[in-house]
Amino acid sequence: MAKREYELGAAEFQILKVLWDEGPSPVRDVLDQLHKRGRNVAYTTVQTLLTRLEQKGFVVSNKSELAYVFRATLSRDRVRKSRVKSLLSQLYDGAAAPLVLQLIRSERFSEDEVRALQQMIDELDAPGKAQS
Amino acid sequence: MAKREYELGAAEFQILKVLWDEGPSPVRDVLDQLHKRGRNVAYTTVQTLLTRLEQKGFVVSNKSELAYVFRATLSRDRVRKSRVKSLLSQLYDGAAAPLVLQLIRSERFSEDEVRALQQMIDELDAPGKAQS
DNA sequence: TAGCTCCTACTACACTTGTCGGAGGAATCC
DNA sequence: GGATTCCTCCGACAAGTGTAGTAGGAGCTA
Repeated sequence: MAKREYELGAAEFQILKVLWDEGPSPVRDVLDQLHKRGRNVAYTTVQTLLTRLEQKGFVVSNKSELAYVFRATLSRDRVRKSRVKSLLSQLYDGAAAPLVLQLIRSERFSEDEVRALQQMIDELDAPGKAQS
Repeated sequence: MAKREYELGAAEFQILKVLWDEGPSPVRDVLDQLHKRGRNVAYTTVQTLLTRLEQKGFVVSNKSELAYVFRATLSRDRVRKSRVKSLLSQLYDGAAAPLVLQLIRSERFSEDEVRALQQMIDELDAPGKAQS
């Protein structure tokens, strides 16, 4: 298998999410957050995961007073885009429309969301500025 | 880590895709398809993968004349839904709207697609008696 | 019948991922 | 100053995943 762009396991990914939510944190804080989120792992497990993420370049660490503080180098947005792209290419032949349709069909939207969607789509419809 | 719903590796997944595209096939045909798709693996590799998929219940096999013929038990659609659900919960707090917005913002749509989207969203807007 | 070719059944092996434990240093508590 | 508490560094290990080789049977082929 060729390397995929972001090769993250589920546990590694969850660590990243903590860093996104909480900002740069030392092992201890990440651990506490994971516990709060119902994932009961050992301190050293988190440490190992963070180390691996660092080796892969997905986080960097900085020695502060007491302990190393880890920071995510990938933004959540970047990962979102990458994941969506990969989902599209793997399961939708790269075409976004079927996915959008599926989402609209199977998910519920609030009125505000519907309005926002309408507006965006109307703008798609009228590209330049004056609708042709 | 708790088991995810569909625990498929990338290579296993590609096998499934061949079965979806080509219908039930013996090892040999799957292999040929993979080669056509640029994945040069050995016959026995495909065989192993199919066997594992069968153990996991994602394909079933039937002895035919010459060789076992493997058929996917999961539909592409089912996997799509599951994958989308997991993407939403992992990266979008389970909310579909932000993903839809992102897709609309970053992908290109044909006029027909835009019209279809408009229509679907307009229907959402007027939930007269349809759906719900 | 000896040789190909194709199929199945096993076995193997390296690498990744999730999980920790222990050793040993620094700071803190009494 | 000895015990306790953290932290870091290493090593380990089981399961899962990707990849493939080998053995042995069945059928065609010259």
